[in-house]
Amino acid sequence: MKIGDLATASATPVETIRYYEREGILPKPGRTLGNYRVYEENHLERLQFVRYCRGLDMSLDEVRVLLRLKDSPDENCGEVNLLLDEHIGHVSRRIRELRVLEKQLKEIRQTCGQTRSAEQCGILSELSNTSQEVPATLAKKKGHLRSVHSD
Amino acid sequence: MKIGDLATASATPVETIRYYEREGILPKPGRTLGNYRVYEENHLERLQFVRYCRGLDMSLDEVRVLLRLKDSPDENCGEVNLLLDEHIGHVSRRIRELRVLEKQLKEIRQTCGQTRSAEQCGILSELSNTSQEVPATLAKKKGHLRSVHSD
DNA sequence: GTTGACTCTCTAGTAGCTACAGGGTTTCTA
DNA sequence: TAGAAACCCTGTAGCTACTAGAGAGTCAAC
Repeated sequence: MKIGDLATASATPVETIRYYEREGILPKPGRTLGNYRVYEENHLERLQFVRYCRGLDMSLDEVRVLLRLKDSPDENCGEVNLLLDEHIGHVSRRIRELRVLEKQLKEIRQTCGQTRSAEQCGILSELSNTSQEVPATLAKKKGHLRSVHSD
Repeated sequence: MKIGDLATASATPVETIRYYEREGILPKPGRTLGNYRVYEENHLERLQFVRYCRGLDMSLDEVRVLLRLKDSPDENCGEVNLLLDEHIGHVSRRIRELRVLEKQLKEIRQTCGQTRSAEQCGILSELSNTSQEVPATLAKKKGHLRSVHSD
């Protein structure tokens, strides 16, 4: 299987596959005489695992841990449970943060229901209100989950 | 006011202030003879506006638009409304995505309630199940809102 | 034999900072 | 007044997880 075939089979861009190889997420495959990468079935399985985890918004570091655990069948899966619980915690916390954010934004939006000059715009003066605290989301350290905007 | 004072007053790291200047978010301030930046009150106000918007998870591009609108008092604030509505849309969509994600993760977590060998771990085999679709979040294009993980 | 699709490596760009390195300036204290 | 500490300067590289391109080589079909 060449890289293009693997890309199609896993719905992953070719560049991403090469990137995963550089990052040690995928093992280095064999090569043809012409220096093309040659993949086996197990590469596909591993890649699909990675893509599925990424689809669950896990970081590559988290995926690395899971791969390591998968590769060492003697270990117990307590660590897997732990990692998953933590990840669920991240997601739940982010949802709570975003709910607060949504509420704040809607309140701000309320302050201007019509089209006026920017000078009188309630929204801008609301946003300019320096007595306000910086919203909570900024106070947090950055994390690894994907951001809100999606287009 | 020197950069350190501005940093304290706005709870913003010094490097971030210089970064905003490079990005054209903050206007270039005056300089002392020793080449230190000198800020006035209006710099502080502008910076607080920026930080507040960033705290609302707006992108710097969105902030740039708002600043432009603030700077042109002749324009009406229809654009402000529009921008805010779109941003609220981003946030609401991300919340919906994350709720789906949370549900999926909890289902996966359910498949392993106890500590077993990794070979038998229901979670790993669940994640490895290649018949599964890549979760929806991966199908989306990336956006600008902060990711889920936060420590 | 040549066209086109595919692949290769290497590099740079994305967002929004953050963290140095290697200097200069100012301020405080002895 | 000397020296140290605290501040400031520019410039560059790093972070995540890719993505996009340049410039070149390989392979299959016609």
